[in-house]
Amino acid sequence: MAASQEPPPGEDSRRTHAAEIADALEQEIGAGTIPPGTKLIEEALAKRFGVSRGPVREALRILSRDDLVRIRPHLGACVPELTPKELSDLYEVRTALFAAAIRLFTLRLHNGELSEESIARYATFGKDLWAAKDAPAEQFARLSQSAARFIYKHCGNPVLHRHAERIDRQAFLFYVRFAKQDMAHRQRFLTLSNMLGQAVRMGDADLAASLAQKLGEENRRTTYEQYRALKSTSEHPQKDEFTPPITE
Amino acid sequence: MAASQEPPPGEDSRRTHAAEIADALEQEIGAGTIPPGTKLIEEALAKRFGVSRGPVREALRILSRDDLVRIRPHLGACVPELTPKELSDLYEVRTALFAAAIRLFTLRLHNGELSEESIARYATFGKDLWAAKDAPAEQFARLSQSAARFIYKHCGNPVLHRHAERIDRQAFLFYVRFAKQDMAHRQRFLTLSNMLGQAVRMGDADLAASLAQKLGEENRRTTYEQYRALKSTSEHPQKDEFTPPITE
DNA sequence: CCGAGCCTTATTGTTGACAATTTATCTCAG
DNA sequence: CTGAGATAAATTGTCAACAATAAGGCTCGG
Repeated sequence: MAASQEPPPGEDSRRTHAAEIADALEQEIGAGTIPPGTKLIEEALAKRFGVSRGPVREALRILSRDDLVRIRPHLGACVPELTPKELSDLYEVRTALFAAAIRLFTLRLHNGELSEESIARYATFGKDLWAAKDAPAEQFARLSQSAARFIYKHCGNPVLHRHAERIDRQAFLFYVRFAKQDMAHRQRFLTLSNMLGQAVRMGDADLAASLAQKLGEENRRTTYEQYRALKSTSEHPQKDEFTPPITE
Repeated sequence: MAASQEPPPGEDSRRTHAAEIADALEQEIGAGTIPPGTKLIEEALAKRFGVSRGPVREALRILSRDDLVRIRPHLGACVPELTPKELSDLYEVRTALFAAAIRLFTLRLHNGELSEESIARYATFGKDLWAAKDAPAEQFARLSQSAARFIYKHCGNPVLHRHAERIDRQAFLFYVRFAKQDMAHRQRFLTLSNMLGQAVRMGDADLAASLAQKLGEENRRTTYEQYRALKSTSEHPQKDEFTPPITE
């Protein structure tokens, strides 16, 4: 729902079948309706979406661009199963980009390159997060991601914006399901966020970047551990509540 | 030539027409044979490569994944003309990823997680760079990129590896043409590289990351300034020596 | 001379059929 | 029973034609 309303930065607004299908699949992959490991068969998807294989093919390529599916020549596309290590790796990249974005954002704020409106909007994130500190996990997670995306968007570097959002979309799939359940993590997250906000407002870009690194590392570690725990308990692979709508 | 010998990390080895065409186009875009701003027309490319529009279409999507062409629905693909600002932005991202990779690489080296062979190979880069300090620009540039790619590959984070290489391929197109001509830059580059090597060898990951940031910033600034100068002199757009093989 | 609206043309989006490749199944020697 | 090799099925890669969209040119009224 959020994906189609606010298209990725570089993209054009004109919709094509392939783009619609890509959005639909992204949402299903994100929601877990299409579980990791599922093989995505072009003809099956084509029949499901009522189009030919062409657009489906293209949608799969679009998704592969953001690593939401993995395509191997002649072997087809499948939803990748991330190992805990890979998830951790993903977060390391996210953290690096987030820290870079925070640094730029701080400089811009300090140099008066941001609109009054943006500054006002930014100021609300801190309050919103504290207000939602006991909210359901998903709501809290979405709020924190909104804040991150706001930073990416207003850091003044569209290239960074694009890449960071790509990574974030992937990482968020796990974050919303695992990390935010952990209340101790949430407490640390809020504390670091608060410090980060102060550093940004006082215009110390290096300190802000350093805190952003710490915050990213906190997110990485928690998500990693939760995910790892889940993986090890479901060694005997208890099935999901959904039956995969796509052939396994 | 280099592109097809060492395929990108995530990719499979099996070649398809689309992949071949994508490689060919990437090389031509990199060499400037297809200058920025050129519109890439599917049918023309199809005729040129002796295939149908299908594979060409797919090749263009592959390239668009790495931002080597820009695709807008119903408007087709074109080689993007980077503004100096966009080039600078690109380098900021590159620098962030490079610094992150160096940090990880240093930790791995210090923890003995690298093979003897890798360590030996790494040791040669410093010597090679100094030996090539008066070499032609392109040779020196390729050598420095090899070193960077080696770091990405052996930093122990495949996700970072993939993303960093994507960015690097784009940035390199400009770097090889502009920055390395500048001998003063080359001197600063060598000095910082040397310091970086020492920091890595002594196992100080934070110092190494900090120096990598400085080195990346040096690259960014020089490339940006050279590119900016070129853009402003060719205000009256003197044509390239090549006539574009593709319809303008 | 200028601009709005139609019309032509160039180009991309989509389709269904066919070719190439991989995977699963079956046969049969050992 | 096991495993290698051949065969069949499933799936992806490619093609050529058709439909939909956007760009450029034309007419015509002002």
